Amino acid sequence: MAIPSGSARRSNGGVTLFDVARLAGVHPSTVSRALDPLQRKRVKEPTRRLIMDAAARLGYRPDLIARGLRNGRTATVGVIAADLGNNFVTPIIHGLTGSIETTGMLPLIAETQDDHDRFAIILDHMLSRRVDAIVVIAARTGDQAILESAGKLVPIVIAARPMNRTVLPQVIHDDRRGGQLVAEHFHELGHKLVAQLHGPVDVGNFPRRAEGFSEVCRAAGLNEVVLPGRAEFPKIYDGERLMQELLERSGPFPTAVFAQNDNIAIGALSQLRSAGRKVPGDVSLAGYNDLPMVDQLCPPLTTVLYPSLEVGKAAGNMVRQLLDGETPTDLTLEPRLIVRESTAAV
Amino acid sequence: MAIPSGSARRSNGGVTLFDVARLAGVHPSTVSRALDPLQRKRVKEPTRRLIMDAAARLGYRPDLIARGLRNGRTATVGVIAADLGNNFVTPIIHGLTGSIETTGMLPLIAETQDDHDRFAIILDHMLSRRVDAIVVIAARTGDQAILESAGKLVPIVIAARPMNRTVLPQVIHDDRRGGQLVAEHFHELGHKLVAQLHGPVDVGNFPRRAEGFSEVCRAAGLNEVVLPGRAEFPKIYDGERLMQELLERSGPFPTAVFAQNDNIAIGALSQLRSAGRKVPGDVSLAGYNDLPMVDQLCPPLTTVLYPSLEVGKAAGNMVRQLLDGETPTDLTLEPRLIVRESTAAV
DNA sequence: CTGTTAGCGCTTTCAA
DNA sequence: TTGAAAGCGCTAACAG
Repeated sequence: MAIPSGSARRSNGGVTLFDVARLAGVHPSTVSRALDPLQRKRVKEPTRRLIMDAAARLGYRPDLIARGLRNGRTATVGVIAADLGNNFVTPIIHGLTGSIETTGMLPLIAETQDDHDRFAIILDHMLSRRVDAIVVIAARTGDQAILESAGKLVPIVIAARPMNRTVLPQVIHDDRRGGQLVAEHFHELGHKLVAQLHGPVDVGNFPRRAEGFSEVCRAAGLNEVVLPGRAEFPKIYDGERLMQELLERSGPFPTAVFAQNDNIAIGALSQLRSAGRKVPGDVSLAGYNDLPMVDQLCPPLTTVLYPSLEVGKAAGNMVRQLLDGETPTDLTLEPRLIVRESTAAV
Repeated sequence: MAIPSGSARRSNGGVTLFDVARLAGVHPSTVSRALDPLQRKRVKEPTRRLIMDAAARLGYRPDLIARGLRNGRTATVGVIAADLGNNFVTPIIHGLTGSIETTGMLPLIAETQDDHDRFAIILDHMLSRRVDAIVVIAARTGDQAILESAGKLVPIVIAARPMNRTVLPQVIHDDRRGGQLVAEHFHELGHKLVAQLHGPVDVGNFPRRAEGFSEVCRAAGLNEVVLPGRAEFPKIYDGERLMQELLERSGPFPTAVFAQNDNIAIGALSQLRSAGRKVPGDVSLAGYNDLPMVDQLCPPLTTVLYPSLEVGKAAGNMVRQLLDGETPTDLTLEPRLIVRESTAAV
């Protein structure tokens, strides 16, 4: 009860359209029209000036909540991310913000922590808030059903984490091709025995990367050490753990390792260093995403560029298209192999 | 006009409190009470069950916009950041999100790009959206006036970038002490000639860091090379440029350099490498913030830990206190010097 | 070109 | 314990 419920709580200082109308000596609806960029022509110029003056004098500020209730749009895009602590999602949100805010929309952000129940709660909450659209950066395969059902109520765009056979529009990236690029690179360098450090299978990117990589290995006659270990959620620590498993394994050690994202690669690199293995002297190592600063690692990391910023921008454009009633086509952005110094010929 | 204006556009599928009331055979206000956790006791148990059943059957979802209009609270915290592409702000938002969302609040985020006009527009926009509070991570000294005036309308918390003599509550960090820590470290290592690579003076952190550093230098008898160049906005590129200036300068070259943030340090490091200077062999280098992965640089960067996550959490708590009518006390978190391998004895 | 009217979905007095 | 009524601030028909 700390917040007073009277007019004192109103953050515009209590100045409403009616106050402006009274001061200008016109009807509220005229004020509404004068202030609406699409309708201002319907108000005679002198009247409009009168209104603008009154509004300025009173310090009038439209109430976007009331407007939202009235016309059903909130100028808000819900963004569901897994973890804002992850360097990978920030550029996506950055791109998205830039691309939607030209229309006056703002992102409303929540984090699932990659938990399905939290995902469901957040989705529900966003629907309650009547966001105009939702961009999902946090989709796991188990979320597909509720996502598609929510998609009947509000436009939803799937970004970054691909889903199989969904009706929802997607802005993704060719993860399979990315995996292929790494395997081809290893092959060209003459590696014969390679390994993958896997991310979780229910995040669509990882199985695709795995598939692309293995495909090329088979075709090119590379032997792939199969590791059971998968990261629950690929942070640096998981990279250390996965590399530890690989090191403890008996049999010949691979000469090249594909970490399915940069965090895994960073952890793996540090673990290799502790074990006294040289990169790329003893082992070549490649990551995925091209996070900021992996070019400054020791050695600079060979990785696949994931165009996060572009994914965010494109998702924003897709939102705009959907709100304009257009039917956007799925977008798949291309990966690009960035060869640095962590990979070398055998 | 793509969005139909009839009931079809309503994202809850058009199910309102009234629909639930009709199905349950009670008055809407009873439904409202039954659904409000604070009032549910005022509804007889069987009635409540009836209502809950009806709500569940219809898939009722409360309209938070309507509720917001009615009771003046939107359960939204505006967050004004300078640039989401900056690795430094993300943990703050992460901490903030975690700390407010237990109360059902969500952050609404906008970026100023460090532009004063954009700042003003965004602030205005947030007030129009009737956010319950605003957390400002993007304050520059020139923004103080409009911030304080907005502070009369809605609770505002200043985070990360300190302001001088403001009435607004702040969650900051002892930047001056941080600067001192670096200078003391250089002094202990026996350096006699040092330099600073400055960030912009109208972002409160930088002059404080500069002051703390220079203070200790004077007291300890270190000579400080004074550089006129200041980064407009400290990104990696600016670090390169500033180091370039330093390298081109005539006279003896400092044996230790304090980059006022990690981005500057990273750029400086790369520039030093290009110039064939060894770090820390020829020059010791320290940064500020302890961004993720600067421990993986070559050499791992000595820097000052900036507790971004804690700043975000604390800002969230402060928002809660303000909304509960409490008067929070300013919080100043302590810096900690993280000594790694980029600094060494002369 | 401007005024009138109605109502978005909800909560909260006030009565009964 | 429940119902009735009013209204948060705005906009979009519909008249005039």
